[in-house]
Amino acid sequence: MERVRQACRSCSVSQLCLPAGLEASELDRLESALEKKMTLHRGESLYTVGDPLESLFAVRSGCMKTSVLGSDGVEQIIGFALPGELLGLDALSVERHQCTAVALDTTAICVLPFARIEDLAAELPSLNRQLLRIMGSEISREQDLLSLLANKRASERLASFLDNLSKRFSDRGYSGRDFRLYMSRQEMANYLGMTIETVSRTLSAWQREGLIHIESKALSILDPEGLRAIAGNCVAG
Amino acid sequence: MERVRQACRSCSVSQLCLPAGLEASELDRLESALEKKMTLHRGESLYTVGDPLESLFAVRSGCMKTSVLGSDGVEQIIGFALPGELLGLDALSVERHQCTAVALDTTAICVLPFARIEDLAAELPSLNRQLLRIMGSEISREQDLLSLLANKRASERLASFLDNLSKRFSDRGYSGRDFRLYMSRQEMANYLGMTIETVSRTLSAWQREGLIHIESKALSILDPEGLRAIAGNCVAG
DNA sequence: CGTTCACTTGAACCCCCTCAAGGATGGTGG
DNA sequence: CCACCATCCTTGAGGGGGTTCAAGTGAACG
Repeated sequence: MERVRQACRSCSVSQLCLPAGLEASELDRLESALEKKMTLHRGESLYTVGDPLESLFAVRSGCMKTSVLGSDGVEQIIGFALPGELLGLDALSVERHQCTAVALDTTAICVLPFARIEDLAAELPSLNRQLLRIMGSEISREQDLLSLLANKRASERLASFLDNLSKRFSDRGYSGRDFRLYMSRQEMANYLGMTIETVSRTLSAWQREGLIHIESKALSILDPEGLRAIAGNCVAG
Repeated sequence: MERVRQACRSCSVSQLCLPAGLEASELDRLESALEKKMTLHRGESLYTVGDPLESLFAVRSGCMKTSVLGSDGVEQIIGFALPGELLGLDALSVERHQCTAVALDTTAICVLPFARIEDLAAELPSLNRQLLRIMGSEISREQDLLSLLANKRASERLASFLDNLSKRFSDRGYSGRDFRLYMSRQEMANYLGMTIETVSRTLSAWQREGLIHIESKALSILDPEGLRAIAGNCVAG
């Protein structure tokens, strides 16, 4: 961990993150509240179910997964966070984290001490508004995912997922056609409510049909329109 | 619609709602921001996808359902709101409602003009904190529901749902053993990602086994422990 | 070069959906 | 008050999408 200065204004995803919509003077103050950054390696966890809420976190680079533990101890993956996305919002309800966040790759994280964010948000309406906006979009995102899980077939879910990842990568300046899937087949399957075998079979079929090319975790989308057609024009996931 | 005074402090569910944790003087100010209340009848909608965000809403009595529309136009029910619960939070992201809220019964609603809530929250830290807390628990709630949909069998989902309703009714001072299901079988099925036939068959089976008694929408839980055992001790839903 | 772990592929089964018909309920108008 | 109709719910039979079980392949790493 190290202190950072000018962290946000030099960050390529700041417009997707908490600073979006803040003016320069406001940004100064946000940056001074932002205490430190940290780096996680694959498999390391940022927080775990039950940890007290101390900070919110922003992904700066890399990829995280968040998951809840069912009563039976079965993991359910809730989301994959790419750069610019905020983590830890579920802890605002009971001041304890309700899920676990684990790095899928070497991942840089900005630590936002909640007490300072809260104080600052009381002074800066646009920051508070942005915090509410991010929480609102997290609620929307989960609603779309619910819709996906409840009434789509396995292939539609998987196609929606890949299409959604594609869109998010291109929003971040990466290629939306060729990208790396940070997660394992098992993690995709878990997230989408299916088994690893079904994921594998479906991907293999699409590869035979020329929709995609996939080798290990490297994905190329050869026919984005075809994929979207399978997804039923549903970009959730 | 009519102006209300002392709305919150005379409300039996205020401790489950936005006023929770506020002091008397703060409550005064919240009540003055709270403009009016309104009554909806079965089938009437409070807001629809795409409506601009003007207000948040609190359920005072009755029951509402919220749903999103998939790209294919299929409705997906996201939740059922009982008294004390806030509606409209998903609109904070893009200032437009992302879902539709419809009354399942005659329902009294408190209207909270968002601009005034936002201004007031900037002055009252505890109100802002409570707003964040409610949004956080909405995120948690949806996460639990995701876990339910992704890796539970139909009967586990239905049992979790009834158990969850039971808990919420008893939190509100009603019986957790005998209560009215405001929603139709179709709406339960949609919410839980199953078909109406499966819901009906499962309820019939439980009735034969003596777990429940159900007649139309009137439910009696005869064996709460048995139901929880089927749910796998999972109270989400 | 052997071990491990992730992934792929095949075969059989089953839970739940689909399709279909019948029964109950509640509101409406004569 | 009853007939009528629309809607909701129940029950049955059959089929299919996806899971489960099982074996094999491939790549990474010591």
